[in-house]
Amino acid sequence: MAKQPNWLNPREMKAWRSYIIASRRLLDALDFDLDQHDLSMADYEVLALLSDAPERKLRMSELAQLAMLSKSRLSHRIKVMEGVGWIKREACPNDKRGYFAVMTDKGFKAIAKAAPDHVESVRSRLLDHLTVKDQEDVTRIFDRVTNELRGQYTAEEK
Amino acid sequence: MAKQPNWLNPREMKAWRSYIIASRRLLDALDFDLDQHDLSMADYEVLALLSDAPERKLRMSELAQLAMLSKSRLSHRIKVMEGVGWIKREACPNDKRGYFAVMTDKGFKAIAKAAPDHVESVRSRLLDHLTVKDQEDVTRIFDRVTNELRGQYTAEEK
DNA sequence: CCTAAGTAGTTGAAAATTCAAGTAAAGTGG
DNA sequence: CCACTTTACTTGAATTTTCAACTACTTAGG
Repeated sequence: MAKQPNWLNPREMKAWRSYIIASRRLLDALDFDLDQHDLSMADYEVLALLSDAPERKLRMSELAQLAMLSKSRLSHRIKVMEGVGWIKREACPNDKRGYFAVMTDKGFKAIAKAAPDHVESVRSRLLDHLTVKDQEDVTRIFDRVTNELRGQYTAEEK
Repeated sequence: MAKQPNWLNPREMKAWRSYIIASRRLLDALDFDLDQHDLSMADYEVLALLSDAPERKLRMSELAQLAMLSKSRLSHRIKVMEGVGWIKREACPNDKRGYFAVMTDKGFKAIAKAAPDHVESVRSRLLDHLTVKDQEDVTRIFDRVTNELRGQYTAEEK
């Protein structure tokens, strides 16, 4: 990849370290907060996506894409959420290979209960410390990062 | 936590989503790149910390703190890195409870080989898309987030 | 139709991570 | 010195995630 290493200068290094350290801590804190509701960030995201979907159901593949999880991981995860009673599977009538993940009422209640705390957690851990301008900068910067990433090759295709 | 949910407004929502999505993809991409060298981000960090430490050795607890890993996780991980021959353990003479993780030459070669590519990866996936001003903003914003987090309670303390 | 190739999803085993103890050595207060 | 608490780690089991098949259906071409 690199011929002669182009090491980071102090400014770059600081930006990178600040970002990565804050992100690790932030994610840990958010997960820690969600734990009250027996949810991980990933599970929360899955439920959140379903609760916004029409009929509260989504094809497994679409859900995997949206939640940025591998198919395998989603499959395993859905199995346990099914065990807990938050989700049911439903065969897809059109495509016999396909399945829907359908959120149950119990699942809806679970996320409805967790959501206010989670939002508050995102606020107190992150958003409260950003000015309006900061928020706009973050949006601009990270949207660009995502867009650039989209072109490049990454794991689990796409 | 919250009495009446204070949902995110569109600006907040955009900032949060942009950040979280870019971060997920970014970390995936970086891990994907490091995979060439049979390293994960966490393992890279452990080796990087050791290579900067005096005598290339660090107490297990200190390493765990610096790498932001639980003691248990580090312990398990060091065991496999020891198997690969990158690291050795060394008893601490002062404190008989303690151990040092010591990087071997082989370990040093492994990270020396990976480092240029990793830096290039951080550049091409992230830093290249930030202006100098963006870098400074990122540093300022995320340092603040980390500082605020420090006060609050998080998992595996400290 | 028939075949080849791609898509949707699951599965079981392996690897990684977390979780709850457990061991041994320090430190602390009396 | 003696309990008692804390610290430094490790360990094994449980849970989660990854990895590499594998099944079954769909699609595209000829």
